[in-house]
Amino acid sequence: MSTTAMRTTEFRYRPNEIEAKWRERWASDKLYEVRDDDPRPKWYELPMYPYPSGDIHIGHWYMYAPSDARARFMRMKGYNVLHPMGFDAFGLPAENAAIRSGIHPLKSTMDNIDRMRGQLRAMGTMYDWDREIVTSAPEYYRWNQWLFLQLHKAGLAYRAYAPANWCPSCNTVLANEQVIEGLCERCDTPVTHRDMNQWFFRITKYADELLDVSKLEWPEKIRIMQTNWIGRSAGVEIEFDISEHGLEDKAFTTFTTRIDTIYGATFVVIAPEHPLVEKLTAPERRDEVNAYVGQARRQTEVERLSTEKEKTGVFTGAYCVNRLNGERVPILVADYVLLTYGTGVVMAVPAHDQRDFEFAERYALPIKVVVAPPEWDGGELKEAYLGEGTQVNSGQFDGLPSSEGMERIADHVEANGWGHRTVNYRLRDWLISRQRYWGTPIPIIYCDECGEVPVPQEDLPVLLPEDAEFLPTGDSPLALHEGFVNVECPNCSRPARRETDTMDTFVDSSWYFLRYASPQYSDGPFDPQAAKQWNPVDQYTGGVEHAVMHLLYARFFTKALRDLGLLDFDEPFIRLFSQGHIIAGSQKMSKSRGNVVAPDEYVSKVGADVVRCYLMFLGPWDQGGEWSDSGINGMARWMNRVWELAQRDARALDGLPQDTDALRDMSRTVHKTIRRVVSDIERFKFNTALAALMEFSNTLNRVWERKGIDSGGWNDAVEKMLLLLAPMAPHISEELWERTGHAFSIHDQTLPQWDPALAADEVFTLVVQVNGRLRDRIEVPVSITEEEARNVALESAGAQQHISGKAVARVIYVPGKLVNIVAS
RNA sequence: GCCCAGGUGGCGGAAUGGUAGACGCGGCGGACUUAAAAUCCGCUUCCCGCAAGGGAGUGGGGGUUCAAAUCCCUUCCUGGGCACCA
Repeated sequence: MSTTAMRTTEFRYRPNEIEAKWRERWASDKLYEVRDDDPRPKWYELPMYPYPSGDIHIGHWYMYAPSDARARFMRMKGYNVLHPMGFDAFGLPAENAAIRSGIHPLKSTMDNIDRMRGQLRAMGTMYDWDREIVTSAPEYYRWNQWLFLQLHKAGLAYRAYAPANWCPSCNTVLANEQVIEGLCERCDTPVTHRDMNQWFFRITKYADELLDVSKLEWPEKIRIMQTNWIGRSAGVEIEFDISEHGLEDKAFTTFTTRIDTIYGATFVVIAPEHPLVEKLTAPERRDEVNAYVGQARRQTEVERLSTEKEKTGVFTGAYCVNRLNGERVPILVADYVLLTYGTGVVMAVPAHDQRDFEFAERYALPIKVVVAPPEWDGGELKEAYLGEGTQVNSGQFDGLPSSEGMERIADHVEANGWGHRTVNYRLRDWLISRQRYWGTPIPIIYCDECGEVPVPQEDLPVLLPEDAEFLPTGDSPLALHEGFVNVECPNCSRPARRETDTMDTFVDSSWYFLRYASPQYSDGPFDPQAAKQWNPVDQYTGGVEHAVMHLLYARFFTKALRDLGLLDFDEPFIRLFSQGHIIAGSQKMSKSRGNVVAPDEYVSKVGADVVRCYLMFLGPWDQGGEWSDSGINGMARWMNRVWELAQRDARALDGLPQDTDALRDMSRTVHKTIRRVVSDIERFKFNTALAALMEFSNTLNRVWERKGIDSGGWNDAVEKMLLLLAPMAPHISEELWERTGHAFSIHDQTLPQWDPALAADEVFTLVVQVNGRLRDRIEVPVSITEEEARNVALESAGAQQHISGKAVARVIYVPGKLVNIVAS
């Protein structure tokens, strides 16, 4: 603990005692039990579940305290709120820790969960623990396997031999989404490639539907990130003639978004990994091509990306024919063309593509302008011209605007059967195989006779053996476990072998929100009725780091399950709030970085309510910020003032002369505060909601000094303050609720309403400006007319001082705000 | 390189065309105390001024407007995302 602040506040109450007391009461009374038959309208408020890494740290508090406050707020608005918690329990960290420590992932994970469950309770959260889910439990992951089989049956899960991203440190393949700038997202090791048999989910089938983010009330930033990740581009697939090479395939398909430039294609580039490279390469070019391809394949993703400046390639010795103009152009291999995008073959138009331009310059290939820039003098280009223009050197299309040329050439290509319009996506199918131990076994059996056989549903779950060796070898640890691998074929009963890869843990989190509705259901992944009752999630909260992994996968699952007839809605998360992170030393807190701040010491000193509120008060939740405890004492001080304020004996006010102005002022403040706090929490502005409550308590203090009100008015104001505070500080508000003579529980109350008429001001400060500069302020009634306001302003001392001797040219009047006198 | 978010007192931040700096931290002064802590009260953007008051001020420059932290252009800086996608 770094500060002097922590030792200063002396508590007037014992936070730990009252907090523990109420948490026990809430639990024993099952206050937060969520019932499906509750008649109130449902509200599903879901925070992303945590990975059980060890201990709950201050970053977890920052994530879960505001979402708990929101859930409590919705409950007090009259909803039947589902606010569940669970653990994303499979995954690499536990396995890696096990390799180092020898402690089995099952044990470390369950120990961590036990500890974290207690710590999450200690925050004063309203989770219904009867609905907890743990994804590493067979009761959960058997449904991963079941869902996998449904997707498999529907053709949405398939196995393919393909180059995969390989992390040499984690010894497993990675999905595209898990490769960050060529590095493994988990350990920052440069990613290499391996050709392997891998299981994929056909997410690309839903690319277009996933692109439709119009129904989502999500931050624009996340919607843009998903849109860019999917990366739709419309263009034309067109064949180039390679019949001169006597191959069976007479055609050679390229993809372009610029069919208007096809007459400028002066060469064609093929990706080094492309299977046709081998067949096309001329004998005399073989050595050079093989050397180039070998070098390209050995490169890590990072090295390949870093070649951005220098584009390299080699000539294959082969040629193809551009069917539009009959031109014979050379075919080159270059690693700036990716096998994984489009067809892996590109028609190069150096005049109108900067990459092709640079490549052409380097290898002295011809550059032919076919879309003339406006006012082009016919001279050489210094860089590729990417804009629109007029078709030139384009045969029958010369003279057309290129935008029209684009359509007419595409029509021409389609009419001749050379190609067709199509759409390409940057999105790749989701690679879900992992060569690791601590995950869901993929329920497939390989039989020499029957081939790929799904494990029959009645044999699920395929249990993860607890006695496997999990040292990393590059093969799945399960492959070494004879008892697991060797199995009878479910079809023909001959000896067969199990699939030994496990699933990406993002499979678990792609449907966990469905399981919370019926966490103990044993006839399927979820009870269809319950799932329908609670879903979709009304409000999801979590960090931006999941913008293109979890959030995209979960949307895909929802759509796929809908098409399988298991769900009847299209989107899993209607509203998403993307919170910021508490960082320490400008890095996100995590156990692996060793920069975690433990909340325990703070909690033991100032209590959970103060820590919750302090984190919410730091700033806007979506902004996050560097951890500092410098202000936590201020929150503790305020909580103590609330404690004292709420318990004053208001009878001291009775019998004194009453002041109608004071009463009205207080009632107005009460109603304004309710309005502010409610609208702030609705908009996730917990910081200003707390500021409004602080102002309110300051006002109450002044009212107390001023007297003039009776105990009824005072007690009413205190009651409303406690109700507004309850979502954010659940313990102290419960205790004070009881101490002010109310029946258990404050968390079963509804939020106070505000009356706009009572919140309305009677007077306001009329601002007097001269030439836009503040010169006076005058208290005036809200009923003031425009003429009166103008006169009051013109006659004010502040204005007079600055307009004397000048001519008043204009007077601007803004009702309820100001008068601006324009004078010169 | 492209896209997004942001830049406001000593600090966290408030204000989304109309009183810049709410609320809190820190600091200063005072009350209480033998003293300290805690607590309570007051002050606290900067500059000039004893004061009244005046001037400057929301990264920099320019613009629109009676009026700009807020809108527009431009530029710098910070954070995040994407990046040979044909």
